[in-house]
Amino acid sequence: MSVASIDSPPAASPYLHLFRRYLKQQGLPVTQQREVVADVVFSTTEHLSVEEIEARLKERGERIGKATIYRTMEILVRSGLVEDHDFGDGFKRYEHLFGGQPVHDHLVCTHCRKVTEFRSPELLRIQDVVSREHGFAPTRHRLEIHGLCAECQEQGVTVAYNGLTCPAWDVA
Amino acid sequence: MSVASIDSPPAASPYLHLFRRYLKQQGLPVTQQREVVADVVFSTTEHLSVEEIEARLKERGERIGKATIYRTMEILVRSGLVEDHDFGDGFKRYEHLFGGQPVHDHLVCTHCRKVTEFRSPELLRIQDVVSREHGFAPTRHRLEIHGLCAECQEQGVTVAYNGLTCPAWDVA
DNA sequence: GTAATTGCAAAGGATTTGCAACAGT
DNA sequence: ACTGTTGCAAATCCTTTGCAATTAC
Repeated sequence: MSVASIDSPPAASPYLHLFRRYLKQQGLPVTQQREVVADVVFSTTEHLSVEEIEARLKERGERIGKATIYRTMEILVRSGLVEDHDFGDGFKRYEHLFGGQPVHDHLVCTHCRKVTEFRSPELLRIQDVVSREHGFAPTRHRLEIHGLCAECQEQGVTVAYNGLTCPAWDVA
Repeated sequence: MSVASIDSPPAASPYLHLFRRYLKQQGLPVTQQREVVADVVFSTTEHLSVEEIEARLKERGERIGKATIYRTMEILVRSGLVEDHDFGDGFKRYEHLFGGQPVHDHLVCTHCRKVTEFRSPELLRIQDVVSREHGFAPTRHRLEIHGLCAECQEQGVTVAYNGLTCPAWDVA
């Protein structure tokens, strides 16, 4: 535990200045709140929800209203520095683009809700081929594979299937 | 316009009996409301929201509470006959599995919100390969490609890019 | 008859918005 | 100084839930 950490500055993320630049570019004020919110998001590779961002702000001793967090996240997404996701747990989650691979997708465990990232160059090819076939101009994609992660399987978790036992084939 | 249509039954979808069977299998009552709601969903290949389902029920002269629609959709999804989607417009949308290809994904136009389906067998391969690499047991996937559809492009629509003009590369 | 569903209205949870006080340029 | 942001609380949106009356089996 280094003594320096006691009163050193809050270790601003190296990506923060990109956000500052964006704000200036757009003629928007660079406020303390926006900087701190952005720094929280840039300081982790997790997929944070607004509530979680609020919690981390509290840990830092910052008292920032939820509304401001929502408003800042909107700008961050528009800036292209952050992406929003909906993993189906009821709220949006945010992820900055400097974590791992620039383009990646997600494995979502339906039991423990863990999210793992993966990269698939072939997928980009599929995106191009399919788009061309439909005259579609793609800007981004989103692929989620839902299922059970390795840990949950080891712990013997199984998915209860409540669907029809005898599927659609006998449409008599 | 055929005279027969005037007092013929409401042309029950051929898939309705699968839902009836599911209800019986589960020991659940087969109610009129459940049948009509399911029939509305089975009668189109569109991706309907609860509000839209309610509207079509009104058109048919049926007066069914929203709560019942929500509760029925829950059962339909659990039965495996219907899938729910979140295309990012604020509410869940539902789609039965007898429309086109059994497994398919979606092109979502960010301008006119039109959703086009496509099929990609390679994608299933990717799902398998990636899952195996991570010891993941996949149950389903969801791929959406967002962008501009052909019609919107013809009409000269372009996506306004509001992101950083000079991207991330110069992280000094 | 019994147990489950229905429908209404009220509750719920995430997100948004209105507005007076305030901070950034 | 002027314009835009902040923060609170109230409003909004979709969705869920409680409960008395009703329906399926």
